[in-house]
Amino acid sequence: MTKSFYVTTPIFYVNDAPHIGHAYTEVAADVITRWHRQRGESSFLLTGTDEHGEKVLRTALGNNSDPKSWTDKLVESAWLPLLETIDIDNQDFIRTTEPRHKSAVQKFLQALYDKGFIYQGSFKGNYCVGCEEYKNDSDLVTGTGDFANQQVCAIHSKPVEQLNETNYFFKLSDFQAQLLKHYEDHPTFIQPESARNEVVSFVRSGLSDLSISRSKERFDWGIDIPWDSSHVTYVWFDALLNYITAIGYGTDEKKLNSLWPADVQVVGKDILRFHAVIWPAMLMAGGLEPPKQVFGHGWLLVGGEKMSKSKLTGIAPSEITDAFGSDAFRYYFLKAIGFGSDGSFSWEDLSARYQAELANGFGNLASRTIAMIHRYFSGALPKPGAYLEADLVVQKVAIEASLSADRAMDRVMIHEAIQKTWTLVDELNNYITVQEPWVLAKDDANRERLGTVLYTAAEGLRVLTVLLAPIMPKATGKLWNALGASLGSLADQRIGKAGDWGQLVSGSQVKELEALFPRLDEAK
RNA sequence: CGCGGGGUGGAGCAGUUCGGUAGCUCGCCGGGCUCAUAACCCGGAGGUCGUAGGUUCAAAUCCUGCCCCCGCAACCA
Repeated sequence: MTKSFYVTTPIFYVNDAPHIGHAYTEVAADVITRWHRQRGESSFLLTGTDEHGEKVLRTALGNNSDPKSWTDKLVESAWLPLLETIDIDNQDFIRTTEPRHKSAVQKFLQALYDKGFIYQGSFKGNYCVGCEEYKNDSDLVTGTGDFANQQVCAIHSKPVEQLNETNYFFKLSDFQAQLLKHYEDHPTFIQPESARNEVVSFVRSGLSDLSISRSKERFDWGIDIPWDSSHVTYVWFDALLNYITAIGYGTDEKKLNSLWPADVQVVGKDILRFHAVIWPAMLMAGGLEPPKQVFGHGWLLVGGEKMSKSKLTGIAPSEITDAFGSDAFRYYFLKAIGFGSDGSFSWEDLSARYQAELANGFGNLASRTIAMIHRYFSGALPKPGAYLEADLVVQKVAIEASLSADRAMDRVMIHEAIQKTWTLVDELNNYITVQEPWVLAKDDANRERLGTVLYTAAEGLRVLTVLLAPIMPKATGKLWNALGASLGSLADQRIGKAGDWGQLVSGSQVKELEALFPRLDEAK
């Protein structure tokens, strides 16, 4: 079996409310996956939910529910609908509460335990009774009043207790040298470069072992440690394993080998360390290869700050898709923000780009081209005559756009791929204006030339449709239906061949096309 | 000296590796066109490239100091 191109997203922590940051990650991973499929490769996108841990348990109980019913409800009402909202074409969806995950996690743990990578130790920490959790030093502040000169919990303003708990530890520190060597041998393992630098310097500064279990005396919503049922697995250790438990680790070796190692694991930069340090170390310990690449993308900033629920800057993806549609959502976030960099979101910018780039640029180009084929040729795609210099320029731009977009996607530079593709949108609008088909149409002597111009414009649109299909599946589907259905399905069009000129069949009927991106009269 | 990212025309960004007339998108102003979703095309105005100094024939780009913003520091995409 040949290996598929395997892309993963982080799994959603069920307790969160879906916001555009989650959606951004999903969309990016989805576009990468679809792009590879459009190339003709087999590709596989995994996403899912992370459902264990103390916070989930507490929220469930606080809502007079039990954790299982609670997470079922959240998955059904919030997370699966999110995927619909933004048009994600995932091949699987894993929940960490599923039996296939739990049993595989236990197999993995047992394997590491048997190999001596897990040992029992004691965990010391500052425990806040009010919060029912251990605090980092950074969560503590100097107290006032009765607790002056003591370190207190920033939330409850009460002193924390020094507690010792017996835990199991993963020998993360054993892997420092191996990790550094891996980073060195695989320069693109962590992308972008800035993220890589940060991780490398972090690992150089030294790693400590990782506590991977929690005593059931505190809470029991998690996966049992296989050799000691008085402990449950630390949520991150459990969650990271989803990337292999979903694809057959421990049960279906053949499927595992057909997908692992993952080609791109898309993560937000906030959880990069888990994925670029702990995760590959876990895999090394388990005798598996690390993923080929971990890509840490940036954050969406609202008003210059990281979005957050507490500051009310979290925006529900459906707010955007209700007004602009899923295609616009996908296009906007991937085009406006360099993939890997932080980016500012604003309704003004979104509106402006929708109007200028999608409605006026691409949508209107499709509209004017197809309208003229109808008006001057009754909808039958004309036959091109001899190509002139200007026509050849369009062909050259088309082939260059498709090649450079593909190269950009190889480097996971999604914004660059879209930008390269857009050179063809601009070229075609320019071409039509300069060629003035409406002037040619006034004189029958120019009939052949008119046909050549419109055929060239239609072919350009065909190339755009294929290149933009992974980004905007809905709009390109409509356009393909109007323009290229005689060539078979859009899914069968290959990016590598998109730039080959002259595929549309002269004489085939071009269908009417509704506005792909209707103008919004009331800008939000 | 904890680590990292960033400060470029009104907004958002590229350019900094290997110094050589400051570029892109949007917005604004003027003109052209009328096929099209009042869309499209062309031209123009607008920047002491955070700051102080240094190297150089030449610095946004190299060197040094300083200021400011943001993030990370082991359960926020």
